[in-house]
Amino acid sequence: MLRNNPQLVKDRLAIKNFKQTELVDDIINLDDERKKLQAEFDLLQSKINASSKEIGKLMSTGKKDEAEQLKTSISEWKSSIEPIKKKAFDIEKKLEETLVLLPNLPSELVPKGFSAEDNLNVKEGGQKPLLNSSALPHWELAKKYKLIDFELGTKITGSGFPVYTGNGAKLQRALIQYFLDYNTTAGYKEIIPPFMVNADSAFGTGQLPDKEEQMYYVNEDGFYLIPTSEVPLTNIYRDVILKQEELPIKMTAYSPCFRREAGSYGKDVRGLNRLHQFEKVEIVQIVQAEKSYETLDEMVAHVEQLLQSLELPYRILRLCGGDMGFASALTYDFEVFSGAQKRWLEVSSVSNFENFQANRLKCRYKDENNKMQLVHTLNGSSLALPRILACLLENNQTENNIKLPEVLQKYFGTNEIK
RNA sequence: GGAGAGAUGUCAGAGUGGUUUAAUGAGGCGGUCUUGAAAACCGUUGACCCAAAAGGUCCGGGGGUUCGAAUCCCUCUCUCUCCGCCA
Repeated sequence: MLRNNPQLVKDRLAIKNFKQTELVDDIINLDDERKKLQAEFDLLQSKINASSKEIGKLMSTGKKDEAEQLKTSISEWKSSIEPIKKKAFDIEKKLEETLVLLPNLPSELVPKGFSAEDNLNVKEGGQKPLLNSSALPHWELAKKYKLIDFELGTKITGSGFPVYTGNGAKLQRALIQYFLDYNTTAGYKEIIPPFMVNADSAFGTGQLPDKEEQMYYVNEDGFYLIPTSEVPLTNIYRDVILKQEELPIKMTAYSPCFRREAGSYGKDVRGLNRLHQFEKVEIVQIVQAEKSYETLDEMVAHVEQLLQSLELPYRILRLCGGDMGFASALTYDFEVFSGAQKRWLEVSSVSNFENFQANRLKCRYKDENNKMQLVHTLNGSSLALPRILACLLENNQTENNIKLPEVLQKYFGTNEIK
């Protein structure tokens, strides 16, 4: 793709507002050079290999003199192969370093744009609540009903690490369990992955090198705290060759997620709006290349129905080039309406990465013709908890209690928080 | 954390400097035989670079010694056994 149609690649990158399009040319030049060197290297190496074998034969038949002669010509070849090898190695390294700087190309469906304002509103659903002017934002409600203690979290760790207490903790647990049950019913296999990953895994899903400063890093052991369970889940299939009949692979996991969120401030970080540690249930699919967009639609519908069951007002956005992630080809964001704050809050992001992650992960399958193909990977939140919790509290508040949606009764025990 | 052993193809497992071009077995695939199956027999059986052929690379990762390394040396990682510590 890069080689056949560099202009197309540049045009697509432009939709993501990627500035360094000269990298595309750099890569092609580097690759040309690499090929040339490789050919030179192979030729010389083949001579050396053949001669070395010859020496073995000569030695065993006692022709020492001839062997010695061959040795000297080999050492000549070797001294000329050495710089080629070194140069080829350097170029390969440079090529790799440059290649990983390129983000994934956006799909044709991706709208142009620079920021959240340019996202395409695909669908809205649910009823916005009619709250009176005395309605409280969720951080006040959390205090009133003793559900979350933000100050205590600040004392124990720092801001952005809330402490859920009593019914707050219980509601978290109920939501997690409901989400997991909902996902496993749809055929997703439940996983509990490690909450820290090594650099190879962070690289495999594209967090490195792009999002390095967003992750917490454990220096001593070289581990990253996961920003989402997408990372360990997808990396289960790093360096794996699958059989076609094993696809699709569907996984779901609950995990806490850790994000440094450097540079956030103001109303964005108030209450549960933006945290350093939060709970999330994730879904991941690994599918055949041809089926990934079909799968994306299926996953969007899956999340949509989950939101409907929670009786929350929501909207689905197709992200514009400027707002998309580094690794994604097409992303749908789900937002729910926070009644008291009167703003939309993102609660899920469902993406098709096509083969971008698969290429880094080296996750492939053999198709019906026994040819190697890269898989396509997809993931989505189903769902992130804090903002769901915020909306449930705000939208369902009354004078003296908070009503809970029907579906949670089984998990929470009652249908209201007092 | 201490001591020891180990890492080879899909799996098991040989190989300690030169026809190893990785033996052998199992599994998989194809075939013969069979009404069908099993058994038996025959064949086949990885990845990467390269448009392809030729060729090259790959025996946990990286480096070194050598004309030649799965094999020798250094280093890192991981696994197993025993001991210690610990939820």
